[in-house]
Amino acid sequence: MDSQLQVYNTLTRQKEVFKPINPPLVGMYVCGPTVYSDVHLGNCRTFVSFDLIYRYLQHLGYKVRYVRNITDAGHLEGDRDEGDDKFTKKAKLEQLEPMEIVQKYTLGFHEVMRLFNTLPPNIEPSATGHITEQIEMVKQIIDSGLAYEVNGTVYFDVEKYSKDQNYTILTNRELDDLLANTRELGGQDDKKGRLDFALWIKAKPEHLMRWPSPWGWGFPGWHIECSAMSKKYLGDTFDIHGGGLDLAATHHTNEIAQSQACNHAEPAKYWMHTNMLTVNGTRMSKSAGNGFLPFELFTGDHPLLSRAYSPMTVRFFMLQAHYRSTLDFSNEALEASDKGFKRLMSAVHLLDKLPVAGSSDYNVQDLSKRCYAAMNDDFNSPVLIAELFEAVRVINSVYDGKSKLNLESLDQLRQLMKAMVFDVLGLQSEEKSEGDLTAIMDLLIRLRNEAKAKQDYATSDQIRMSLQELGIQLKDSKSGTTWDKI
RNA sequence: GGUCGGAUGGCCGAGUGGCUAGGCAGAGGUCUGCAAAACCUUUUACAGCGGUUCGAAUCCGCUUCCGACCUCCA
Repeated sequence: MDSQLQVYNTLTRQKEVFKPINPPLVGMYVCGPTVYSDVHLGNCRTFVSFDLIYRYLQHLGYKVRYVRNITDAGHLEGDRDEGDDKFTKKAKLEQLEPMEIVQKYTLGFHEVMRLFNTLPPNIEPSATGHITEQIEMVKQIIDSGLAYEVNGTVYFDVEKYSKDQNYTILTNRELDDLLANTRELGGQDDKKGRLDFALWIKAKPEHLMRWPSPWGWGFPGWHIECSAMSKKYLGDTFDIHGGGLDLAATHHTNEIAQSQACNHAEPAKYWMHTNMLTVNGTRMSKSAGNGFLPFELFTGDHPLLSRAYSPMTVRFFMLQAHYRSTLDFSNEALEASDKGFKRLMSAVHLLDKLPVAGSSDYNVQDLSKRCYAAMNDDFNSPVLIAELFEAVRVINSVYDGKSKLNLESLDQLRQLMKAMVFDVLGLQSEEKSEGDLTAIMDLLIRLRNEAKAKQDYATSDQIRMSLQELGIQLKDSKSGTTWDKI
């Protein structure tokens, strides 16, 4: 591998050579889901993207501590610092305890992540499990003079912070523009500045999820959990902080301010943001009502889908676009990914059946370099996949006897394909256990060949057609007959 | 309204100042008993208008259209 890993840093708006603070250790924090309803496919894309990043960093030999939180407290409905949090509201709707909601959707989230074959993070802290740390952080921010309490609610003083620090460092906007364009907030708001945001929020007596604090009973504000938990598990300054692009302007901007106010240090060296999944060009979101739920995809039970698509097809579909590009979702696009994914996996399976030649007419070393160059260029999975399809063509050619590979090249190719397809892209074969089937298929293929030899095409075609109906496709070639599930 | 980012062939999507990713779909061929699969060949492109340049789809400007953020959101 010649090239160095480059990552796009939202802070500097350019690609930078990746240099961890304490190599080979890498600390990575990714903002996880708010577990008050089912994750939709847009959420999943972010976590699949960071799974790719996590996997590739590990593949390069980095020892990564990957922290992804579960938000189970504190997010408010609407734009006011009052009212129920999402969990309480949802709990009333479903007549459940708030923590029942949390449990239900956390389990659902984990199941979906498992189906997408994402590696679990090393630490998955929850907001409710770190109330003490959040209170401690709020205290320190107050001590630094950058937060103030009004009536049991603590606010961050953005304008005061902006005197010494660049509040809009992530999005590069002018503070004056923000001040001029921030929407007028309604009614009972005690904060001094329009941009000030709540660190701790006073809870009404009937509020179910609330904790004691130096400022009375309340619950943590919108952004403090990530600052507190990333500090606890990764330190004041760590390597990568990631999340969806929609979090940059508000959530991450405020996180940086909180961490700076508390620790007097940049929380993260590299800020990485994944782009949105769109449907017909519009962002997929719950509020827009155009969200796809993973299970709707896996069952095909959705008006825009013609059939079910497997988790690996969807993962492959996501990886065929760069993580910083929007990706437009459609039945047609999924159909294309489904076929491409199957073609790729068929070739991977064929790797073990290739004949060895005395010489090679394909340079695996070059291919390998191009694969790593693609991934080193800010995790460019679509280019990597394009290179892998070149390998697919070579594999099929060799199997057809039209190209040849010697033992060394073949070994290199096997290792490369296995590493890229399974370890880096995180794809997995979806064929169910078929150890039993192999013997039966061998028998059927032999019977068919015997019938063909006798020119009994009625019988041979019947075998082929019947298997087709059972979802098994026979593939004839000069080297014999193989089969695949369709 | 403010800020930012897009516009690539039938669809999804990379990329680059000159050597025109990739997948799917379409066309032709090889193979096959016929197919399928596979392989080979191949048709549709870089929103529009100017400018810079020997050369631009790639850089600059303008226009049109679209999106994201500015409010919880991956």
